[in-house]
Parts: sequence; structure tokens; C-alpha cells
Amino acid sequence: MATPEATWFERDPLELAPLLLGGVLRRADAAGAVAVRVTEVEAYRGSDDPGAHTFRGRTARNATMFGPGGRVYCYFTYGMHHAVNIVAGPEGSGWGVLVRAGAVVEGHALALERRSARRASAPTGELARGPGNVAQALGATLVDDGAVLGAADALAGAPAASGGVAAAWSFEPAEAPPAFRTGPRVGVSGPGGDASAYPWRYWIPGEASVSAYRAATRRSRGA
DNA sequence: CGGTCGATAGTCT
DNA sequence: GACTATCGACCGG
Repeated sequence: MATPEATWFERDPLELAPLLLGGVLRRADAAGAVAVRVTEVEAYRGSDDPGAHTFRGRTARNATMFGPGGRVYCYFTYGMHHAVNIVAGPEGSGWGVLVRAGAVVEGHALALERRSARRASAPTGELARGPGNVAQALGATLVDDGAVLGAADALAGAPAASGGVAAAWSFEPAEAPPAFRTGPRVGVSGPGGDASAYPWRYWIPGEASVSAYRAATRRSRGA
């Protein structure tokens, strides 16, 4: 797998995001490998982006996003979902690109198995539609936070101490970047409140795996 | 169809 | 103690 040099990722996420479309993101561990062709992403910036995790500065959770580009930022949210990002920009920027959807191109059976494991009935349709499903299909968890894309010996070299799960990540850009469209990011409200002020969602039109738009839901207290 | 809501726990105020 | 870069079941039309 020809993952670009780390410097290739160290650019503005608004520039990097469309370059990721059509590329193949791959994760391999002891259970096997799953790869997806990226069809939908969202760019997140730092101090000038109210919707970004890094808006209010560095914390334990978002530390990876402040690291150098070309790494995986994986976080856990809503008490049940993981999400996979590719860190952008130079070290200290707090920039990244969220992988929202992809088409499984390798390890279809394993992806289906993972998606079915947490569900009574097997999922129908796309296996990596939506950020939570992308992470689940790839098998990404918090153990993957900070993983370096293209690190050849990540699988062999990682100590079993870190939870016993070692995975090798890679990303191969598309030879010819596909045409794309942009729009407001999904589920983002943040201090700024207005998702449409940051139309930093990028997707390949016509792809079945692209998730439907959902505005941020404000949860009023129950009963 | 489309809108609404429950599940479930880490993170930050 | 409220909110969350979500998912999918469920309910009404």
C-alpha cells in the first residue's frame, strides 16, 4: 500500500478533504483486513471552528488531532459509537478530516460480521454509511487513536500490552480525484450554532454509501 | 415516506 | 449535570 509521506497530509483540511475522496483507507489486525473507498468526509479546524473538538484547546481526548498529520484520530461518543478521522495540518494545528462514509472494497465478510455482532439482525445495504458504521466496519476503537498511516511494522511491532489489539493502517489516494460536492456538516452545532456557516462536508455525488443529511438535534430534557 | 426519540457513557463546564 | 462530529427503531401521515 502506497501511503503518501506524512507531509502530504500536513495541509489545510479544506484542501485535504477533497483529496481523500475516492482514496482507500485500510485497517488490518489479527482478525483480518477491511478497506473502504472513502465517499464522504468533513473538515474540522481548530480555534476558528466552533464545531471542532479542538476549538477549546488541547485535552486528553483530542491530543492526537494536535499531533502531526497522517495519523488516525479515533474517539468515542454517544456512549456507543467510535469515529475515525485523519489528522491534517502541521503539528499543533488541531486540524483533521472526519471519514463519514465509504464503500467496502476489501474484507466485506469481516465488515458484515462486525456490523452484525452488535445487532439482532444483519444490517442491510451499505456497511460503512455514517461515521459510526465506518469505524465499526473497519473495527476501529480507541486503541487505534494515534495510529500512523502507512507504518509498515505497526502490526508486528505493537505490544500486546495496549489491549492486545494491534492494527496496521494505510491510505492510498485516488489516482484521479473524483468530482465532489460540498454542504453543511452533519450534526454540528457547537458554540457557533450554525452548521451552514461551515459548509465543510465533501462527498462524491451518486454514491449509495453517502449518509443522509441530519441537522444537529437539540435534546430537550426528557419527562 | 419523514420526523421523533431512546440507548448509553465519556467528556467538559 | 448537560451535551455529544450517531444509529436505527418506531410512529404518524
